Amino acid sequence: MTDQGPDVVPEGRVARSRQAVLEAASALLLSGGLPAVTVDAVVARSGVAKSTIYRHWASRDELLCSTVTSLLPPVPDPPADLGFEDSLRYLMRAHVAQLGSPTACRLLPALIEAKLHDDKVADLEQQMEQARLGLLDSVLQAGIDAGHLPADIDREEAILQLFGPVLMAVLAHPRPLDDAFADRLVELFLASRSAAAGVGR
Amino acid sequence: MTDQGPDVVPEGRVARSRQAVLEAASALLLSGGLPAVTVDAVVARSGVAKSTIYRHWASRDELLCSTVTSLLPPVPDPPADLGFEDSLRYLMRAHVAQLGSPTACRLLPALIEAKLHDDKVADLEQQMEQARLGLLDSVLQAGIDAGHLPADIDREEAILQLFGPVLMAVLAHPRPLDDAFADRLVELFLASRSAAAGVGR
DNA sequence: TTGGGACGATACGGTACGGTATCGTTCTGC
DNA sequence: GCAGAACGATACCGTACCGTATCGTCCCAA
Repeated sequence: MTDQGPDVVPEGRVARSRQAVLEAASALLLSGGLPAVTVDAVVARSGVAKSTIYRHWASRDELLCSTVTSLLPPVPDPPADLGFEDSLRYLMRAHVAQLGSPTACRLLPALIEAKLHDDKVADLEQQMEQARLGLLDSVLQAGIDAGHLPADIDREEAILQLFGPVLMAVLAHPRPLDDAFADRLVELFLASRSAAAGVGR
Repeated sequence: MTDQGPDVVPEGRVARSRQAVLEAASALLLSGGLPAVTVDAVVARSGVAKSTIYRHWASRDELLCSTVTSLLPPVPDPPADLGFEDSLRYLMRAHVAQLGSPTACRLLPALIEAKLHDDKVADLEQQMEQARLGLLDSVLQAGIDAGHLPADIDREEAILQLFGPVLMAVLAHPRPLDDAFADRLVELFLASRSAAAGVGR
């Protein structure tokens, strides 16, 4: 150990071992999925004794929840001074960057699978999803209020239209995810919606 | 031989027990995910003895592969006499109907998660995905050839644009998936692409 | 009717895992 | 420097699981 790290070791032993355990569990989770995060494997990888782990977490499930939570990156708010289209581009770029990251790319499938059969994970995932989708939803609402989108638009469907391709690209069809991809999706979205509004749908 | 069966019991004991095992394994897989398909659970649910199961499959993994394969519905080809837009609608409706089914809704997450860490599942899923995507791809190519789509279109991205929202709706955002949903996605796609072609992109 | 293949029941071995308990050691706050 | 908390190492229990082995039974066709 001797984690003489210069900055990221805030408190004493408790925080250090907790950090070591979380790092090991995260690595196991990302490389082997949920079933790979066994207590013995965390012990072997982290160097922290099993008794210590069970002094910090009551069960393996709680350790898993802590691990997942520690892996969720914060969602950046778009700057307030941006217009509608620029806010949309900003949000989509941030979204693409996060979901395209190796972490999210491996974490998402495990979460989606687990939330079907585990209520704790379901709550956790629900909370995280709401944070992301709520941001986009408010931007869309602002676009409607400002007249950039038809008032009768289905915001939920618009969210599917925007985020769906990103999700599919991450899950099923590995391809480079960059800002240009996000921008193209925004363009296609705006084109489809303006055309639909003009023609009369 | 001896087709005395009324309808769905083709052959003798071998086929019957095989069928019973596959049905039990499917039910377990759909209700509890991959980890729920244990050999003992299949034994308890199907009434088939463990020794019989291992006479039909060499290992639990092979049983799992058989189960997944038996759950994959065949992909219907669109009628050849349809035009481009109608073929697209037909395909999207079929796709939405399949992915919206309770079976696919529960099978997909398990497959997506497993294919990250299991090569056999990855091959299986790849094969299934190619069957679906290939159909759409050929329809898109036909649309390009017939002049309904710009020639410089990125077909892979178009597939993401069309199927992505469906996948997200199934995985992350449960909502009713009907023909109208599929039709709206086609409309939005066509609107975005024609507008992009007209404006010059 | 009869023989052989398929089946059911059960027991067993080996392994992996979650969680508990014990005890000696080391760090940390006072 | 000292008491007590935190830690490491290890052994242990119960369970669940995969896969094998054995043996008696039943079905099915010749």
